[in-house]
Amino acid sequence: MSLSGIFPIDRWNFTTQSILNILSEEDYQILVDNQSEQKYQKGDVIFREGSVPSGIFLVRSGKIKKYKVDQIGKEQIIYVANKGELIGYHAVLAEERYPDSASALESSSLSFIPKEDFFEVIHRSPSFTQKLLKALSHEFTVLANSISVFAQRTASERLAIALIVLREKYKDDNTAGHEIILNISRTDLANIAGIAQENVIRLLKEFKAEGILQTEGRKIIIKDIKLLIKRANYR
Amino acid sequence: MSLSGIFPIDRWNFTTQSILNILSEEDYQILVDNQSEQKYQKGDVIFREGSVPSGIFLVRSGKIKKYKVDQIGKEQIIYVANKGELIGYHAVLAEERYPDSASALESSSLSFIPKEDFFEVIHRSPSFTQKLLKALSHEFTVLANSISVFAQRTASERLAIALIVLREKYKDDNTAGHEIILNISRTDLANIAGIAQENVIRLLKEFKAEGILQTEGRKIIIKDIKLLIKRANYR
DNA sequence: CTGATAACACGATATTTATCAGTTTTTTAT
DNA sequence: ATAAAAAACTGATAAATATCGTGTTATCAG
Repeated sequence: MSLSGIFPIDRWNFTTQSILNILSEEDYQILVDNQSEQKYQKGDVIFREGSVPSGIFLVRSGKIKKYKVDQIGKEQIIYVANKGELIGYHAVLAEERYPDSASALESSSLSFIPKEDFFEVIHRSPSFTQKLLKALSHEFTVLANSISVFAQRTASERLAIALIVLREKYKDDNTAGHEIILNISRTDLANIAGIAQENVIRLLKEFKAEGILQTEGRKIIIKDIKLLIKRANYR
Repeated sequence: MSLSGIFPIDRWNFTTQSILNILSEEDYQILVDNQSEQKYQKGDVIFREGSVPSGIFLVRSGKIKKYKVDQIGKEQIIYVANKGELIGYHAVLAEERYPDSASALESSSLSFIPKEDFFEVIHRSPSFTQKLLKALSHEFTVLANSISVFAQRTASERLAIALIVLREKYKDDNTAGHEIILNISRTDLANIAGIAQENVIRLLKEFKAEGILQTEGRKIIIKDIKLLIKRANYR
């Protein structure tokens, strides 16, 4: 089920396109082929806020969280990158240090692309640059959406929205069966929705009672997406 | 006083560059010269969320707020654009409808740039495109900062941060005297910080008692930026 | 398989923040 | 200059959410 069929599309833009979709054959070879792949275990850090980027990363498999940690050690997850997405390229393009950290949400595999290779494609291929500009602009509107969500929505709405977005990201992971299963810790969920972990548990219980989802240990199975959407909209 | 001298720079990136700084002589002429200027009174709407963009706007003078309105009419200000900044170009580049609305925060003057002219410069000038890519990437990190602020900071921290950012934006407005005066309504402040308007008033009173600022009617005069910064950092 | 460790869960309480229902002051328009 | 409207301000109350303490269950390494 496509979300855009249910929602006014501009209000509910929370997903970005895979970078692989905007690469030409030739650019693909330079950027993606011949790049070594590296495995990361759950929790392994890919880069740390404040360090100087030497290249960008392509997510081959798994899921990567981008997050910031505040003074008292609280973590805020800004984005969850999925298979096919690039991470760390904003900092490279802006010629700045990493504004956030990245680590593996689950076992993942990444390709490292040296920034020289990235810039080579940008300089050589105006069409790639323009597609990148478009993708970046879209990502921008996605992020702007998130701000109004965090600033104005209640805890339960934020959690509901987080679950809706994650559902899209976990869609392709479940080879067996037709149900979408989110395999994510309560703590990570709390850090995505920006609420206390205990509150996540209480709200999940509510959602469960309403028939929206089921839980099996840490696994969350979304049973009724329409109800979940109603919960996200609710006021 | 530069903020980056006080803060770890990556944590406190809340301002973006004027687009005029990244334009070559030639590009400037196409984009900016010969464009008609239009006046907007305080509150006048420049474009509305969901409508189709036919071009972009350059802020010649004044201040423009970009905002989203939710189901119950609550407004969230996402960004305040100052003299020299472009607005509406993300939507044009992404080939999407406007994800937010824009209206004048005070009497302002804007130039309209048809999207054809904008695209012409992009196609003609790879250097402009690359500068745009860089600017956009930077804006992205700015926005990512905002998310962690909204998700994790208390009301008083958010207000303090809003005041720090606004102070930078109102810096050049006060021709007379050396103090920086914010001429902004409590309601707009509330909609920037994402808190209730009554709370803004109460918190301003606190800040006043601490010697951080003074008020004169609607005007807010920042007296002690270091204390204000401490308030933003405080925990 | 099993002990250790981390994650999950839950209730009570404290804290923060929003809402409501006003009054006073400031700003705006005539 | 003055009336009308809008914005600023105040206190009381209600609602939402975080924190704390503690028990339980799941997960993982050896």
